[in-house]
Amino acid sequence: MTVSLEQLEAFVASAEHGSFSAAGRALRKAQSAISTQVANLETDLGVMLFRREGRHPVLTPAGDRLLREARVVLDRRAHLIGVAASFEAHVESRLVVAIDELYPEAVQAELLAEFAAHFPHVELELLFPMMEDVSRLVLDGKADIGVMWRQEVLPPEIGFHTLGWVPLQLVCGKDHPLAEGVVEWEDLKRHRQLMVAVRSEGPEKQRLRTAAEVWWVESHWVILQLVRRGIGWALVPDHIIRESTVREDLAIPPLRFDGADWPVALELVWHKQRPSGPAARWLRERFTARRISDWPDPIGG
Amino acid sequence: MTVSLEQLEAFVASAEHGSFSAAGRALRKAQSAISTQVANLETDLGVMLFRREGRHPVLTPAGDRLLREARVVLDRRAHLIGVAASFEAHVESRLVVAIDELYPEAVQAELLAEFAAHFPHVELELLFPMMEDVSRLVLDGKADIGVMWRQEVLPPEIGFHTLGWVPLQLVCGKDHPLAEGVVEWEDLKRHRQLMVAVRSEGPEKQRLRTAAEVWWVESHWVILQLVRRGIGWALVPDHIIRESTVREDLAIPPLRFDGADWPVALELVWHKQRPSGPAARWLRERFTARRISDWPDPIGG
DNA sequence: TAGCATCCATCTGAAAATCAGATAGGCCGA
DNA sequence: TCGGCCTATCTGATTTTCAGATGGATGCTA
Repeated sequence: MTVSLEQLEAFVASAEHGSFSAAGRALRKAQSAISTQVANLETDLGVMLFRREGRHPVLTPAGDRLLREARVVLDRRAHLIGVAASFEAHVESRLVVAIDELYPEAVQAELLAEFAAHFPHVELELLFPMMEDVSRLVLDGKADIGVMWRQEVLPPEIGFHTLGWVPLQLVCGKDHPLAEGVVEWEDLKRHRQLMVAVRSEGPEKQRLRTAAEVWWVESHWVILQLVRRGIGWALVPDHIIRESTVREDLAIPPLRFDGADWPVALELVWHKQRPSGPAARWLRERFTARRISDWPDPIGG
Repeated sequence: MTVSLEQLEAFVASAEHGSFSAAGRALRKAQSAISTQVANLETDLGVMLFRREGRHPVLTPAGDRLLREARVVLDRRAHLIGVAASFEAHVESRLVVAIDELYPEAVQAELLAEFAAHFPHVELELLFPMMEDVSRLVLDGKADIGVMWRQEVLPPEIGFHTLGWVPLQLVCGKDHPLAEGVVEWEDLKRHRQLMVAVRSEGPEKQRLRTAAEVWWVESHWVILQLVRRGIGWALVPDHIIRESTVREDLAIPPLRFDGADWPVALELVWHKQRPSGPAARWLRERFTARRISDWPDPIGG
């Protein structure tokens, strides 16, 4: 005879419930069934799993080790059944999500943890496109869902939903001239501005442009590295400044002028024509429910 | 009905052999048995595993994914049976090996890879004791096998076997005075020597001592870092110099005197009284078979 | 210490699953 | 078109699993 799953179930239940009788009750089987299953398992494996002195059977060292192995086998079967159930429900077996770095990592991690709990059988691929456009990835079918900073007017095939507005903050290096005092609007124009590079061309690309001289850099994180070296100033979201490893070397100078939080829209985007499965719908709903106002407080707030 | 291992076996065999009939031949069962098992599995999972158009059944996407899961379940059962067989053969479920850094990492990795292949069910714990004595770990039962640099006379409870002699090399920093020309014996005495610190006291500790001024450092790797800074000279085995990340900053000056490879004995040690299982015996044999002459060539040779 | 509840092992017959063999039908190359 | 190979399904036999009953042992408790 070979090791069967019923034997392993009886074994695990016995170990978990402390007795063969209790295991039988838990599995809705007779005590005799459990007893013989465990006994057969022991002869099959050639190893004693329980010591039977005393009132309750107690695991031998071998039993303790094999219990873990048995649990793994049963867990894998349960997992297989779960995967099959996902197929039956036409859940995507794979989901590609492209997220701009503007979206806070902490919120993203929380959301994806929830996702993993709800859809343990979906292979998730996360993209963090640097210079590539998230909307283009979604348009080309390379991503199912995207979270992006709205740069241009979106093509009509793309469905979108505004998640909120991310306030940007003016930062420069500690030794930068702007760090000296209160900053005037005209001051900004005189120094080099560092901006996030995008592939697409259009008016939105220039919206935040203030200075005469601009460097285009592919990531806010890299921008902070350059800002720290005094290469220029930049507009960067709070949470990226906060989580940066170089934040001690950065300065956030006070401003003399109003309305200067330069908000940027974060959009959730998807392809209207491509049918989305339960996993994509769920994730879209969760992204939408997580308003930006729920996000962790900005520095000094 | 629930998913059984027989169903998974029939499924995997069918996928691997390309047809239900071939699977039946491979499993020494009738074709009808395979056919019904697979069909039952499909109804249990609610998912079509094969498309039956044409001559041979061909996996559906779901079947392809679930095939991997099925293999995992079967592999885990095989693993469980293997663990049980190890227990039956009284193989250790755990083995602690303490290896001195003098033993080359490459050889050690090769040996342990072989070990993992032979004893996949043994939990191996590797210790790389710095200042602690390997012999003491073995004596106290904290390690089952040890590989150590012989420092003192070993206590009688310890069994040992000499694996070979590791030649040491004189190294100093590139800017160290000794790097200038050919080194005389008397030159060594004038400069600071860096030696490996050991807890035990005794004459062996001082055997390699040459200089008047000595610093004791807990690891050859750390010694090389200090040597690189010009803090002193040291005797270090070839392979550690070769694998060091700072080897470009080191100098190996030529010597004016003979017999200057300062060989150090590497010993395999174990506790005589404690019974050793098959895994420990196997590992001891393999360590012994790997003579030091088999080791990779030293620098320049 | 005796009684009682609970546990385990084992037996027995019934229920269920598995299997081999047979049969019928489909696909494909010669 | 035929023959070989395949699959699905049926049937009865074999094997396995199961529940219930019984006897013996343990431990708690009055």
